Amino acid sequence: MTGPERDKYHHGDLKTALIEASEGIIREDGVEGFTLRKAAKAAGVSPGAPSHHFNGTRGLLTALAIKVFKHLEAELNALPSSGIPAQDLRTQALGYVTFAARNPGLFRLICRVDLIDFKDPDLIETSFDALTRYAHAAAAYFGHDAPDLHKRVFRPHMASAMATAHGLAHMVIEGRPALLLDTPDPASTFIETMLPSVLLATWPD
Amino acid sequence: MTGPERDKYHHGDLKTALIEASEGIIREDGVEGFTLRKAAKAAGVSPGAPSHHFNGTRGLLTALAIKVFKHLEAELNALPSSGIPAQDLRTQALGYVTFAARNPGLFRLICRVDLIDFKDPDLIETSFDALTRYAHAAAAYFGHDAPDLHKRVFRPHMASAMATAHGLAHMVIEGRPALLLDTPDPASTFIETMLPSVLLATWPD
DNA sequence: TTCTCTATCTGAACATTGCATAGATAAGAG
DNA sequence: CTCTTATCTATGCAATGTTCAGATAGAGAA
Repeated sequence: MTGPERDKYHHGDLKTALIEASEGIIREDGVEGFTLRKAAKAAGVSPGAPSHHFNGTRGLLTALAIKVFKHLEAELNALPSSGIPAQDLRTQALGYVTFAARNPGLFRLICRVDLIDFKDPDLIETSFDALTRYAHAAAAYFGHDAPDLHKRVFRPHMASAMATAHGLAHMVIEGRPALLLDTPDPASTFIETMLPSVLLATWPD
Repeated sequence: MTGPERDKYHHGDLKTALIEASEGIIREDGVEGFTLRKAAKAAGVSPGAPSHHFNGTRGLLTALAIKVFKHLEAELNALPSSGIPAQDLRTQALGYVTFAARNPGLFRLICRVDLIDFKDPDLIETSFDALTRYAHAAAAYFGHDAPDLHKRVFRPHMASAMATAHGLAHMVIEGRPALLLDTPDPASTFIETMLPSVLLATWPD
């Protein structure tokens, strides 16, 4: 993260190196601490180099956002399925909020419409993929057909279910728990002790 | 918004002029289009002038955020109360999301923890005040005592109710409806035609 | 009025940022 | 070995937030 680290003139795989460097910076300093020049320096490269691989800062961050959505998808897909719809939906919601709480900078990034290009087909595709499992859990709970986000299938119940988790995630990364809880690590406290009962209240058996 | 507009050397009330100028800029160009220099120029004043009235850009935006929260409070308080808890809660939620959709830039501002100072006591107070009516509606629907946000009274049901609207608001200003709807003005379509059924699904009678 | 004090504002710095461009470098094909 | 092309450097430019010495004028005291 500090010094340059390179022997050859050509980097080899600067593209992914820049994405990883950006991820590290955002993890440490948040989105607001990210600059293109920092990423270039972290990859051991001159300030102008990134332009040859990405369409400006927005292009780099969009590529990173795609990686983050894939990460989110993997985490949600890895969650256990109990067969009990209410519990599965709660599990997905809890996983979603947990992901946001554990990766606040990166979660903020994928919500920053001004920083990434949400017209990018790959980004749209990946963001839909990331929520497929969640959407299916919601459909199962509410007794609907399995939705296909790509075909813009839209159901009120589903929107409600997604919005609740999305709102909770935002509340967490916006620091609302710190305004309501007096514990040392409000976000963790909120997720571990209060969020389950919130979700239980939201989607009871 | 364009040129300087001043005859006297001293402005008279630069502080509020800067806040109003900032509001105008953000309404037009969004938070990402805001710069301190633009605000100064819009108020017809030199780039260094704002520093004499606010603690940097963050101070100015924090002051504006307080104004926005008061605006939100007024709108939510102005909504009719039917006496039917479910309907009142839906009314509040709809009002909340509508405010976000009508003032996307300003709503984004009050969620940008990196831009405003959420340790400012006035901001905290005002943000709590803005949601009092909403919280009471949620309490009535779920059969709880009237909550006092200032005393950090926290109930799972309430958090769920707030999160849903907050999440929907974020989804709207993040442009998710545009990904799901094919109408000319997706945000309006979403709010006017789909949101009511979403809320009906969320909090039925 | 006149003088003084103080709040207010100016104007010119400075460091940092994203970005564009011209040129250097080296990897790979023939 | 030579040429082509992708890759990277170096430099410069405009814009931004912030600071600071100095200019300005309003307000109160004499």
